[in-house]
Amino acid sequence: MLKEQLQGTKYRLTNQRQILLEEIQKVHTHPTAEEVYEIVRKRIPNVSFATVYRNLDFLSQNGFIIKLHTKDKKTRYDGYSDPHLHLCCKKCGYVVDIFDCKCKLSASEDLEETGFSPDLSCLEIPGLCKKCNSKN
Amino acid sequence: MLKEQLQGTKYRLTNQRQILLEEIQKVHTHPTAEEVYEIVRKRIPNVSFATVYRNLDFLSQNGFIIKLHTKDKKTRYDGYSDPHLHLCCKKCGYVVDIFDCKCKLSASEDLEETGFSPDLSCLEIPGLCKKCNSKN
DNA sequence: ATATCTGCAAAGGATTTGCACGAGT
DNA sequence: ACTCGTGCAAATCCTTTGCAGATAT
Repeated sequence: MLKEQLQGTKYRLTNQRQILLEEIQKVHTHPTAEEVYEIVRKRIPNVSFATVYRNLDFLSQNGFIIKLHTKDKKTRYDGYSDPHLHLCCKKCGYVVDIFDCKCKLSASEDLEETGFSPDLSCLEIPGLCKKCNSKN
Repeated sequence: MLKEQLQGTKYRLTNQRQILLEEIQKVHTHPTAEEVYEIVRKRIPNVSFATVYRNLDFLSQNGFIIKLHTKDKKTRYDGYSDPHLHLCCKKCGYVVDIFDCKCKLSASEDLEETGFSPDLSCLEIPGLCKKCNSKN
């Protein structure tokens, strides 16, 4: 899959790139860069953080994975690139995928005036997850 | 206003705290911590970054201001604490306030199952601002 | 062959923290 | 008086970058 996509481009199919994509597509935990690093290290023991970051950027810029900017400072990554929504816990950073949920903005004059074009396909919905909710 | 709110608590009304809130409520630009620092420095020349960060945290935790987690790495702050939505440009980090716009989630089985309670009052809607939009 | 990619280590930027002094209640 | 808050500097955390060698096409 990655191989075909890179055909004819100047980009190369390296072992690191291939394995990183495979692994991030396996998990459904929206891992941070560090977590991805730990996973990939099991297959490529001397992989570097730089390579992980560079390839996470590369893969997200080319639509293979999704970058998530949750409330905790760390960027998280989602290997499932089909458009879907994310519920992001404000307290613990936990992220849940939602596939059959639609979000509608009731357009208003204000919105039109701003000239802003919203992209609801990658919306991150804040809230509290089950665990954090029950702690209050 | 701040004075009354702090009455009876262990927290104190310092000059820095007061001025910081005043200044952030004056501007409508969703400034970063650094921008707040520059603004406040005009009135308190030797104010420190630590104080700015500590008070921004303090004020947001106590509901006086809102913390925004935009796509650029810097946290931004909004002195207008009444609930409203934010349009956040994915390219340049520019933020627009929207007051009369409502966002509705069409609830689904999936959502209920997660036990997640969404908070749409502080939603940050990604998209492209007027400027960045026209550049494409 | 040659441009891209990697690993390493060092740099970078934003934010936090320890500490001694200063200030609000 | 007694905490809480401040300023300073150093530390921390996440991420990016420069460079020389390795690798895919």
